[in-house]
Amino acid sequence: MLDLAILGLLEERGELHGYQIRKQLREGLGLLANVSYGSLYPALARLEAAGAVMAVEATDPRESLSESPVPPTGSLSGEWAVLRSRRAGASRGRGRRSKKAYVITDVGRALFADLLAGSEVGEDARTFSLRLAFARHLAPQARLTLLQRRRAQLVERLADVDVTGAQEGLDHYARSVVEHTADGVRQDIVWLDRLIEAEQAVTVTANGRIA
Amino acid sequence: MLDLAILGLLEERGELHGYQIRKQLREGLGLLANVSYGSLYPALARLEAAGAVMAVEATDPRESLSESPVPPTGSLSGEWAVLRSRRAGASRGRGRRSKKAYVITDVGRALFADLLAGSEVGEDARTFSLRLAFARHLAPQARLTLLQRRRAQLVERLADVDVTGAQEGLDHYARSVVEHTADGVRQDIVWLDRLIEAEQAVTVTANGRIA
DNA sequence: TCGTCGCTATATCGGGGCGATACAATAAAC
DNA sequence: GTTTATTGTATCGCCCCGATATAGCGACGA
Repeated sequence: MLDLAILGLLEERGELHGYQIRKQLREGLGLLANVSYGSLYPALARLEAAGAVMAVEATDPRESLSESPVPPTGSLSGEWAVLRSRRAGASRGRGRRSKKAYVITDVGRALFADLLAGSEVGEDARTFSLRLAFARHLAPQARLTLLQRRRAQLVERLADVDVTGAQEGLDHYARSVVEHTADGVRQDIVWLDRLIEAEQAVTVTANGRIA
Repeated sequence: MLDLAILGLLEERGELHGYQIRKQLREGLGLLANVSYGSLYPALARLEAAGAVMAVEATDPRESLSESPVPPTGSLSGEWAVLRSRRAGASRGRGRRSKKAYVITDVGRALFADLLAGSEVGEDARTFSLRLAFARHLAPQARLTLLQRRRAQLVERLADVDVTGAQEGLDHYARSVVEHTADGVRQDIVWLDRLIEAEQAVTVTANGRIA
C-alpha cells in the first residue's frame, strides 16, 4: 500500500526525502493518506533493501552552483535552501548533516507497475484510490479494468447488505449507520460509472471509431 | 476498536462465540466491519485476560431440556442445534467438543462504557461508526457530543484540503480522487447535521421545553 | 541575547489489524 | 458415498499506526 504511494511519488516528482513524501501525501492527495512515520520509514528501508529505491545525499544547492537558479528537483524547500547556502557560504563543507533523499530505480519502476496493475481480489478503498490517483501511468485498457473491477466489488457489497437481513434487529442509530454507509457505496458506484464512461469515450476516440 | 465491537455485541446479544461475533459484525453492521479472525481471536483472548469477558461452555440445547422451545440466547444457530440434539440424544455426554462462548462481565461493561464515551482526538471513521451504532447506550448529552465532535473533525479536514494547494500539480485522475473524497466528507457532514438536529429535538422535548 | 515556539527531519517501539493458512466436525448435495 | 459448503477455533508473519525521542534551524518577542 505505502510502497505504491512512495514509488508513485518518487516516479512523478523524483528525489524526495521522507518528510517531503509525507507532506506530498497529506497535501497533494489530501484526504487520501494520513500516513505516519512509523510506517513511512520502515517502508523506505524495505524498498531500499529490495533495491527499488536508492538513498542519495540530498541534492544540496551549495554543490550545484553559486549562480544557478532554483534547481528543478527539491522544489519544495528549494528557495530557502538557496538562501541558507548564501549565508553559510564561508563555513561550507563541514557540519553538513545527513539528509537522506530517495530516488526510484529500474527495479522500483517495475515494482511500481506491478503494484499499480495488481490484481488482488479484495481491494480496500485506500489502495484503490491510490491506484486511480496514479492511473495515468496505466495503459487505457488497464485503467478501464481497474475501474470496472472496483465497481463490481462495490455492487457485490451492496447486494450483500440488501439481501442479508437489512436492519433486522437494529435500533435507530445502528440503522442510520448502515444506511449511510450503503449510500456512500452507491455514490461511489455513480462516480465510477462516470469515470468508466469517460474512459470508454477516450478509448473509442483513440481507436478512431468516432474521432 | 475491535474491543468496542465485541463488548457491544456481547452486551446487546449476550453469550456469543467467535464465529457468531464475526457473523453479526458482517451481517448486522454490514459494511462497517470486515473483521478477520486474525484480529478477532487475539482480541477475545485479550479481553478475557483483562477480565472483561468470560469464556463459558457454549449453551448446549441438550442441557436445557428435551421438551423446551428454542432457547432465547444463541438464537442464530438455535434451531438446527435443537435438531442435532434430538438426533444425538443417545450418545450424549461424550465427544462434545469445546465450543467456547463468551459473556460480558461487570468489568467489561465498565470498559464498554469507557470505550464508547472515549474522548480520543483523532478518531477514524470505523471507530466513529461503531460508537454511533451503539449510541443508544450513551446518555443523550454524550450522544450529542459524539456527533458534534465528529462534525468538527470533518469540517477541519475539509478546510485543510480547500486551503492547502487544492489540486495544484495533480492530473485528471488524482484530482478526481481528491474531489470525490471531499464530496464524501461533505455528505458525511450533511448526514451528521441531520442526526444532530434530531438529537437536539429529542433532548429539548425531554426537557419539557417544547412538549 | 536569550528563551521558546514552530517547522523540518530521521528514527524506533509496542500494540493491534489483516490476509493466509491449518485443522476439524458436520450438514447438504450429487 | 464422496465431494462441497458451513460452522468453528486458532496461529503466523507482515504491515500500519500512534507515541515518543532527538535535533537543527528560523522567527518573534522580552
